[in-house]
Amino acid sequence: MRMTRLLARTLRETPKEAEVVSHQLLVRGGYIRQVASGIYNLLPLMWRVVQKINTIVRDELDTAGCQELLMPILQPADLWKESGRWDVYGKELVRLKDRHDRECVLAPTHEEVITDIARKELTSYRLLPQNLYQIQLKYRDEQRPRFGLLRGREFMMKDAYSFHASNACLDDEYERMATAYTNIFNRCGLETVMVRSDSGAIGGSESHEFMVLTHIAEGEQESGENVVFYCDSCDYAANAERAESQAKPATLNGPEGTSELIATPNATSIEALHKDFGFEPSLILKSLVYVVDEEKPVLALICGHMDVEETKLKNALAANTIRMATADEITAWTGSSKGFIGPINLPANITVVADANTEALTNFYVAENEPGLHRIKANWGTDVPKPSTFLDIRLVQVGDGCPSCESGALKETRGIEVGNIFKLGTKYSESLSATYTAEDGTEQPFIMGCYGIGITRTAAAAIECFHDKDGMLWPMAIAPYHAMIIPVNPSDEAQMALATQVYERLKPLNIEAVLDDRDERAGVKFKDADLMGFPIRITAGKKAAEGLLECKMRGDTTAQDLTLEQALAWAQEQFKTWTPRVTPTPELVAAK
RNA sequence: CGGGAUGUGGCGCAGCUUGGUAGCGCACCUGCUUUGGGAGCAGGGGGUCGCAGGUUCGAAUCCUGUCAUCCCGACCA
Repeated sequence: MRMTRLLARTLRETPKEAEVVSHQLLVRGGYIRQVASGIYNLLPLMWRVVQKINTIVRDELDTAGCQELLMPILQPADLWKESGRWDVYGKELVRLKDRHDRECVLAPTHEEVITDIARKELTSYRLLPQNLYQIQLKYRDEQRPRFGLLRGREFMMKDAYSFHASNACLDDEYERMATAYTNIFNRCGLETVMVRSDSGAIGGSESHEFMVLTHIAEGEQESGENVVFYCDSCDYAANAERAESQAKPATLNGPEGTSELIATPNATSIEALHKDFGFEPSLILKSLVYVVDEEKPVLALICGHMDVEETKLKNALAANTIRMATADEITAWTGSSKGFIGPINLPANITVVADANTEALTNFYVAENEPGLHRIKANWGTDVPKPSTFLDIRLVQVGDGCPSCESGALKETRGIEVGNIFKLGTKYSESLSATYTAEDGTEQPFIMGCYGIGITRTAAAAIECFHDKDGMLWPMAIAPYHAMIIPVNPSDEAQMALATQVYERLKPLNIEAVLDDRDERAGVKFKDADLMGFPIRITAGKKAAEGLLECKMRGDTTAQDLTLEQALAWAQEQFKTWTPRVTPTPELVAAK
């Protein structure tokens, strides 16, 4: 490709709406343009990146025994009503009507349609297992699209679905897909970690996310949306929404004595109780009021020095939605006021959920459920009704003990979720009555798994990992082109001839190059080359007359002078072995 | 959905307080000079100032409404 023909206009200034590095560089480098909030044109360079990722995905999945197909984006509402998700999916689901007033959706995911395929086609156990995938656009009407390609309303996704006759078979497939995913991301030049995750609204028993860990330079926008906790000595890693841990040792047993009430006016926070009255935070039983599914009040109890992880609480309650109650709701339900609510003399309609760590508390502090009053030296059973169950609802903290090994401590990092795998079980096969005839002649629901990869997000994540102040540094495998050939002065015959020669000779070597044949000054070409971020740069300049080319990799500070033949050999070697180096290797990856 | 901000040639911005013929830098086109890290000079094209009402002799500017975009939060297979 010649630069004069390439549709990729670079911008010197960053459009003001772009906040994260990947978004800024993709726009500046002429890879994408915004059409509407969360919706982008993928210009030729970006499309090449997407196709390269897709090729790797296809190769690995086909090797793993999956089959590619294509399902419709526009789907009838009937299927979604049948699965029940028409009612529970919410506003994120794009709904529309056709000319006959029939309700339709733009698919955010394809469980309904794939399950419909399975129930019609996979009639016998002899046809199982099956793993089907597609790569196409998904639509999710995000309340707040942001971060460019990292969270759009329309995005490219690979989604795969597997069907099995037994859980053991699903378990095997799950492992096979985990391996395939690791291979895919590695081939894309990305280090990922597989973390345990919350299954969320999709349901199912087990799920993992593949996270690209982001380490952000000073002053840059934090782009990893997920907080990941990982063990510093074993391979445990989990999304904060679901991470478990052994809490750091803390004082849980107060001095013995007789329980009594003391006045704590205006002390509505743990900090205030600690500062003004000397209460040890870990000895305070913190009470938080939540509203579950917009109707039911729930009191969550946790040690004062810990925080509630709301996703864990939501799952513990089998709730669809959960939020903190407002001050007015708290007053109406408890008769107390915010800051003084407690598990004492509570109305019977309020469910109490206590964190597991609170069970060991003795002689603790607790609000009396009366404004301005706290009880000290309280104990379960005698002063405070003991909850029937204690559950893990706390957000783990850095430094907590690893739940998986004896010696490790948890650390925290940010990650971009580029893939996930779920064991769905029979959730969809049951709601959609999708069964096959088993060996014994009975009808059985399919046991299912589903597996996603955000293609466009993966591309953006690569930039978040690999960039410097001048632009992108694409990993070789997903770079839109492998090389930029720069004749410094295109009107100099020797330079142009040599540059064209390299360009032509690279083609049969499968090294894809762009020849910057523009009549621009050298500075402009170098700046654009750095911005666009192709790995190999070969310059035909002053020494072209002697037959020498200046060769360097993106990110290198110095170039080496090579003859045409040497340059071709050098390029082939780099093509095989080079990887971008910019951000410090994440600790976790280094530890593994 | 709550809070905050911004809409002026392709991109970045000024002008608005105090209404009076729409400006700057970059990009684009032409010519000349230049040619190793975003050149210089000269000339040129392109904007009904997000949209709709209103006030006014006159609105980018004041008022009302509306739409869009972005940020923080909530939300999120």
